[in-house]
Amino acid sequence: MDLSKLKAFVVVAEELNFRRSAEILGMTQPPLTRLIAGLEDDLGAKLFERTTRQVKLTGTGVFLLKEGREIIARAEKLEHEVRAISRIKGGALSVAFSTTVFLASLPKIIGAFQERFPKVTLQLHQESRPRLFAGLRQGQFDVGFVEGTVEEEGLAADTVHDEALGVLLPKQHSFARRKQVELSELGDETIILHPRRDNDRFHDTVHLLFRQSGIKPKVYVKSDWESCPVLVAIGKGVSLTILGTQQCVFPETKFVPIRQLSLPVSVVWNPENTNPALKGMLSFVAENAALRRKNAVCLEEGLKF
Amino acid sequence: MDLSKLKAFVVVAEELNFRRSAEILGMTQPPLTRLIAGLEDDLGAKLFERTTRQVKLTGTGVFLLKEGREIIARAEKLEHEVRAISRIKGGALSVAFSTTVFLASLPKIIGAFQERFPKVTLQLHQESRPRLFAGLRQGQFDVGFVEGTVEEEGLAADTVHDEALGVLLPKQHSFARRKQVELSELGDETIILHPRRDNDRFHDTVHLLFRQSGIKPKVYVKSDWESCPVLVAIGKGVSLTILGTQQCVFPETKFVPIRQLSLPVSVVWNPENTNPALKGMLSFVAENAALRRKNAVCLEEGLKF
DNA sequence: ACTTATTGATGCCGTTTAGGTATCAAAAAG
DNA sequence: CTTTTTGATACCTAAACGGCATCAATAAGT
Repeated sequence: MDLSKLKAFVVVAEELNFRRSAEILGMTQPPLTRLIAGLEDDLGAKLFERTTRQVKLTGTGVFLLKEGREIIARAEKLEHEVRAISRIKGGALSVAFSTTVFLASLPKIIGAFQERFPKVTLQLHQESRPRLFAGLRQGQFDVGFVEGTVEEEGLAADTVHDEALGVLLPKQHSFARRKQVELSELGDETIILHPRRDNDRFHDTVHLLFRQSGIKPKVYVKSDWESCPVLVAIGKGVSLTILGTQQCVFPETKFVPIRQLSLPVSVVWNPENTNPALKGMLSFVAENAALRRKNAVCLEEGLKF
Repeated sequence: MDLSKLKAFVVVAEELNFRRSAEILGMTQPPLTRLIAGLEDDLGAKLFERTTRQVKLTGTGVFLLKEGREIIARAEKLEHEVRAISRIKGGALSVAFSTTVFLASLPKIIGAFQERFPKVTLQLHQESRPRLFAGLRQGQFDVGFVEGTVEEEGLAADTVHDEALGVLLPKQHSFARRKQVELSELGDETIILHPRRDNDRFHDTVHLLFRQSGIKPKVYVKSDWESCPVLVAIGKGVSLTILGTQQCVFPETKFVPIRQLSLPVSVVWNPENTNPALKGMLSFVAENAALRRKNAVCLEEGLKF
């Protein structure tokens, strides 16, 4: 089906007069008559009941009018949006990350986005979960990335991808050559954990995991985020973490994913925000999300957090 | 913009290879290259970043891919539905009415529908409100019409039009020549009312109206629906009713609307019902609803019932 | 009852557009 | 350095689309 034909149909359906419709469409009556006849042929449906003196819609026509209007409106909206997005030269996008996502997924998301939208200036903010949501509501941020799923009043959200959850090990460790380990195998290990911050979803999740699996790891060495890999590197224990940038920093450490455990990462945005760069980011994220759905059973399935 | 071009774009965006895409589209590579170039020209946006050896999407392209897929899917769905609707020859639609709507609005709705969909066989059912909803849920009815607004779990609803609420008067009555009356003017009249049935929204509304306006009409002569106009005709009093078929039955009576009072009529249907005739009815009703929004402040605004 | 005006349908023609063939230039692979 | 693969270009043909003239049917005016 052809949108231009559909548009012509809508005009005729509204005017119920071929001559006037043709004038509105900037053409003459005969080709319009043939155009409508062609549309009816294509669809295999009579759209108008016409005598030489009056035109009226058939039931099928009534339906096509209603739906056709919507499709045309949507296509035109799309066209405008595409123009708007392409016109972005020095557009700006204010992006907020929760700490966990900031450390783990930032290069994946931002690097690929920059490649696609090289002219968009990105402002990156590392924020706690509640301040991130507040910033989105107030328009301070255009888009946010947080771990877990999001259901916040007034904000829209989607899952971007699932980050693999695993252990950071010293390279000499017996697990370091394995492709993956079971959570239950960590019972004998010394786990290095960072202190809990406000609204720290990752921290809560780790504790929940241990409680649910019945594992009581030997020692908790409280540390901060940045020094965890250092302590692992010097053999003080292993650290529960997310596959991310950390693993590359210390070549003395190795990341091994835990079987069937992953942490979803979500995009969050304010649906009232009209920044065209935001639309670009959202479609970009949607495209990638479709590609990544292949591995790892989502943590969400077993644990609602 | 042209849907066929958009379809071609989507294929290229998915394949990222002009030759293969052309094959999928059943054409050769050169026209496809020109077609995409033309689309980029139309939209004033670069959609692909291409070297002679590799094609990749630009940010704008990513956006257009996501949105374009949806529009194409919708257009194709529309095409199928139109074919389905037009294919209805001996299709059937089971329609249920509440008593009030049955008496007042049936010819308006059904008559016009029959004109549009002459080949659809209609089965009409007069049902109480709860049995009507139950029937819709069970698939016994395809569509229902009731007075008031509807918010029922599992059912979809829309307002069709607003029925004028008014008084049925003997022709000799002093109000009979007026264009409209105020509700407050009815304080001195003898009101003829029918007995209340189960879930009788109309009946409840009338009582609510009197209570809210502080009017206490002289006498309630209990009667049944059918004999109300008879009693009016012989001068026993006036009857509160809806502009409908009744007024035509007895030439001795006259209907006069009450200012700013009307009763909305809603369509209700089961969103899971796939009967193509239902889609026809819904678009038909939507078309008419758009036309009728002009008169009468809706009763709903003052009275939620 | 007859004429007139208006409406949608049809036949014919020219222009525009879309697709096909042949070929080119650039870049990766051997 | 040759071969292969890729998207771009030039040129041609055919179908589509729109315009003009005209017809047939019907409602309105006389």
